Amino acid sequence: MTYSIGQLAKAADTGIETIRYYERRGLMPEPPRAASGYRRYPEDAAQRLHFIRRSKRLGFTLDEISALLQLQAGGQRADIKAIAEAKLEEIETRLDDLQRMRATLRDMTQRCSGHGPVDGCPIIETLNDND
Amino acid sequence: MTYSIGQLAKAADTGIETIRYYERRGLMPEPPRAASGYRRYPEDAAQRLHFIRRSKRLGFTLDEISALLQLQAGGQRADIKAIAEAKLEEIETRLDDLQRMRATLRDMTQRCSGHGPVDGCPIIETLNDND
DNA sequence: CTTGACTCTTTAGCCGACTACGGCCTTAAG
DNA sequence: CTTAAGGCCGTAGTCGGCTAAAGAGTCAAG
Repeated sequence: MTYSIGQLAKAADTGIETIRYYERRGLMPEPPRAASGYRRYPEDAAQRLHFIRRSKRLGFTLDEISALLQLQAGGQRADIKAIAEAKLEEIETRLDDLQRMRATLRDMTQRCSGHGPVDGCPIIETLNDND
Repeated sequence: MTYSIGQLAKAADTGIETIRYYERRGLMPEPPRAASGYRRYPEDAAQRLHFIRRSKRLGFTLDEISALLQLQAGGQRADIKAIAEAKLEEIETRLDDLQRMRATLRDMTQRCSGHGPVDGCPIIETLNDND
């Protein structure tokens, strides 16, 4: 059984244009074509596309996913683990940043009554604090 | 005392180009010019620029900062609070997403020994799981 | 006065990951 | 057979927030 590009897109919950884009980027291999020029995807294309989408949801960039795909087709487990650990650290950094932002925003909104004129609003005052 | 654009940039730890960009975007008002055409910023320009930078660090977009600046110059406290609360929610959503990503990445990296061939690597297997 | 740092304007490029458009051809359902 | 839906390609545009480059004029220190 083979997929048309539209069927493949539906199966991976993505768009047709996205698949063609992945092909241009080298993430998806060029599939065989029908006589008409239409792409005919073999079964394992769906698996590969799922891999890409799942990796993306975990925060990997397309370049990183490229690397993962190459390693999947013959590499060392250590290299894969290194990529995943780097991503984990990156995400933890982002989490720290966001938590700091959340703390300030929470503080600001709690201290603001939400009534009256802007003059003296704790949110504005906080934003005006130097650094 | 007035600032040249370079002095103002230094004071707010930002770039000259950034200030000019904010001017084009309408975030910074057009300052008076010297006879030469050089921008001469009054004191309060530094305050305004600090406001913008600080807001940015809290996750506000330039459009949102525009709105905050307008409200600062005459608006209701409720409107300011609404913007801040919306941003807080947005950040909490992002935090939730990132926490889920972190959980999966942690799990993957912990289950991967980091030794041996890719075949059977828990990271790759997780990435291959359907949804 | 010289010279090196600063500033001016306009226009264009960058990052990542798509997304859209136009004009045409092919497939599948009825 | 018809016709709507699907697919082809290449190029260009989107988002946000800068950042760079070119080419010329200006300021300040020594």
